[in-house]
Amino acid sequence: MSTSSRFAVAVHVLTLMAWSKDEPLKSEQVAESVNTNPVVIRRILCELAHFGLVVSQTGSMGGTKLARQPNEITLLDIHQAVESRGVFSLHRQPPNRDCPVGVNIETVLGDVLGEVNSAVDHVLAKITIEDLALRLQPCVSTAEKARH
Amino acid sequence: MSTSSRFAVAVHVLTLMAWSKDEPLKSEQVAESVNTNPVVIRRILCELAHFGLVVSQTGSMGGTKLARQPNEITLLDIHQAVESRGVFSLHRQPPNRDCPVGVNIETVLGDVLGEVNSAVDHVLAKITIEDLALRLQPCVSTAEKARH
DNA sequence: TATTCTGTAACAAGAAGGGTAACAAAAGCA
DNA sequence: TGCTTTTGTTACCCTTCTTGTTACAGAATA
Repeated sequence: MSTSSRFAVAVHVLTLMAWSKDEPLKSEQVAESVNTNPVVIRRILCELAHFGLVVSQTGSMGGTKLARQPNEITLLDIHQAVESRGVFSLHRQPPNRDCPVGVNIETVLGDVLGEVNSAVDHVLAKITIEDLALRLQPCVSTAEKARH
Repeated sequence: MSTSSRFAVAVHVLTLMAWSKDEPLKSEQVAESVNTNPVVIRRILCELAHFGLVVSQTGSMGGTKLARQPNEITLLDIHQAVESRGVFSLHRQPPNRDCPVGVNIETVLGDVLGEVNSAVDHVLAKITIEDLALRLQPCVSTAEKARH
């Protein structure tokens, strides 16, 4: 599996921003919700900004907010922004080129990887940040009720 | 992405065994094709054996061969045998439970992960070792021709 | 019994991710 | 202008995961 949690954190952050509407959030506030260090958040925010998913503002009263509407940001956008590599890796060392299997297995496996990645992308492309915010809503309502 | 190459190596190994029909292969021979150490191969072979995909035999004239026909071994079988975890990870540290987003994001993300993993499994389940061996065939034939 | 394998443990080396501190640059404010 | 706040970015350490390697017990065969 992906050993990194960047995708999960990025989705968390953007959902948070959809939640807070147009008010810019500081990396400090976001880090508190994600339970990590502000620099970790800024690193991810920076990648998201390069992909045009968020806009940041330095200085006091600064912070970061969504660059588009929540229904215009898909999980595929986010995945491409923060996880450069696909889902699987091939061989670390190239196989033996003198073996009929070894010399061609990478090509064949590459095709399989392509199919897998397409399937993943297809799922992620159908889900937007707005969807996640809506899925979150009932949970939050329940939590609110429980508090009373 | 998966930082490990176990899946790629496992597929390579099983394709090699499909290629060599019923003749048992030694970890030494396999390692040569994969271009790695025999112990690395034996480790993976051991996991595959536990899942009933291969059978091994100790002693001289020993080795490992497929436990089923190549068309009865899917990439999903292999993936489940050697990559215990799914495709994505969630947060490393649990998010802040005092935040309405933080307290529920893992549940929502877990659902998404489920959808993604299902899609991956569906692709892998449709491809067998026999398919890969057949896809390999034309490449090998071309290579043979080029040699003359 | 000697040989040839697998199964498995132990350990070193390397890579990747994440936490942390530090600092320049930008933006707002007195 | 000078101070404060916040982002953007770098550098470094620590932990975890994977792989390479050596070593050795146990099983199978001649």
